[in-house]
Amino acid sequence: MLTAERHRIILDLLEKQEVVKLQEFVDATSSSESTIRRDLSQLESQRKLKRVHGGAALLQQKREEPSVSEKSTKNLQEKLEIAKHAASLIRDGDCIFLDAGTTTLQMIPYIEAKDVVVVTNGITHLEALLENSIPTYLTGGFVKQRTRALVGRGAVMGMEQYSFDKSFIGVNGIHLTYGYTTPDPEEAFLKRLAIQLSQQAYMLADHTKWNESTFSKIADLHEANIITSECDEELWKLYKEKTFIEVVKK
Amino acid sequence: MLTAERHRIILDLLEKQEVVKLQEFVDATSSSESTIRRDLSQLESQRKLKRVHGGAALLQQKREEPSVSEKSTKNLQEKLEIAKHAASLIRDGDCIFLDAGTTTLQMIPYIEAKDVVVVTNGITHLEALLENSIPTYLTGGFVKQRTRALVGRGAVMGMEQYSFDKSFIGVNGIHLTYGYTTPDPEEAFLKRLAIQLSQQAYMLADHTKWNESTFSKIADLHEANIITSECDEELWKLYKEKTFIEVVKK
DNA sequence: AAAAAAATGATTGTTTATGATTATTTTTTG
DNA sequence: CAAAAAATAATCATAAACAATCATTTTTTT
Repeated sequence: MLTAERHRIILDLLEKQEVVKLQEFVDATSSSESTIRRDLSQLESQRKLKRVHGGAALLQQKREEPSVSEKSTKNLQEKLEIAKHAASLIRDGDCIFLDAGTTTLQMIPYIEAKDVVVVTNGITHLEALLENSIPTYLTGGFVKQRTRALVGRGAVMGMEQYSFDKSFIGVNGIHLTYGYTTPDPEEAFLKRLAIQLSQQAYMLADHTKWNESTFSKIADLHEANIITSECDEELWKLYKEKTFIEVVKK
Repeated sequence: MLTAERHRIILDLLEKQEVVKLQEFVDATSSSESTIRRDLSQLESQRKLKRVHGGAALLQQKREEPSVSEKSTKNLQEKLEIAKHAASLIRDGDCIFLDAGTTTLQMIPYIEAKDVVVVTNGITHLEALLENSIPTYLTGGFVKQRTRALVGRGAVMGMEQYSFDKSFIGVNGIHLTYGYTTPDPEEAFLKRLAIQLSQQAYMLADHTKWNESTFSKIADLHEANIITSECDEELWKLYKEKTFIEVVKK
């Protein structure tokens, strides 16, 4: 059996089980323990998994975007409406920060303002931005394998060179007590920084993010506006005391 | 059997299986191992597949590099050899700067050293780097529309955070009196900075760059080594007094 | 049709991957 | 906390796969 083939089997097993014993890999591939150990070492150094005593575990990457393909058309439509509305807030001559992520990516084709300059940490945004002839600056930093987002010290320093009229930021959770949250602490730090460097920050969230909280706090509710889609009126009453909410009609 | 025919069979097999053993290719095409090996090498340098010990694997990214395929085959081959040689200079654990540009891009599939970290200002390099599981940092900065290179103050600041074991830099002109040159002053400045931040800098140039000079000076000849392909002996005698030249055989 | 160029398959030393073995580290158990 | 058990890392011999070379065949050019 080929090395690449074994690696595939190993990763497939992990996808199903989260944590897998060494012996299971041995059985699944009919190779020796030595070989599997070597495979696990390699895959770990490639950041494909994490070795644990007795086997290997899936990397703790709370998948931010696996849902992209899963999500219903309706949710996609919802995100698109949010993105359109967000884009309409941009004025001629604005200097904008666009956070990495699918919702902010969707904004790009709908930016109609002239002489806009964009700074982003999302490499996936680049093609769309250049296609629309929007002058673009990248923050720099470490490239996250999974999301192609720029993070780390380099990204922080890259951002600190600029200040923004408006920033548009994706969030994974909006919560009365925990504020805005996202799974990755690195990204949370950058999102927070973006808010601080902006005249006005907008948090983009579809209805599934309400009353949710994830690992890393970005900021308190009052520090940014929320752009979201139609949702429960009762819920909003509580939040509206704390921050400003722009609602996109479906 | 025609070469093109074999190549099609090879790629078709890969589409079906993801990972295919050399012997399977041999059986499917009734050719010798040598021939298949040659085919796989070619297809790899065309980024149609990835060679693995024992066979070949499908690339996750099937996108082709149009700018590369335009160039003449001969010059491409020459550049490829230069790139291969450059890649072979990288040692385990090295921290590398890869300049934007097609020649440095070609190096990536041939980097065999382990635990290499790459910093680059070439956005086009990203996919290939991540494909090879190489941890990558981007410098940040302004995105040049045409070349997708990062330039400007942001790129300078992004680079100054790091120091490199080796840097690999493309040049447009090598000249006895004018030194290394390139058309864009912004890029020249970055290339110069890369040399200063590196233990050892290598300038990559095919034979068309000799005795040429373009608008912006990068550095004097002695400040970096040259990696180039076979060329006029007389010419070299002059240059060899000034700097070290590594020659790639055609 | 002859000469030149390219492609092919066999041969060669060299490198790489593998599984068994042994030594070391980590975890569990009494 | 120490001894036993399990898992891991390190080493090594072997077998497989590799790149490089060369003679031969096929194709292209003149």
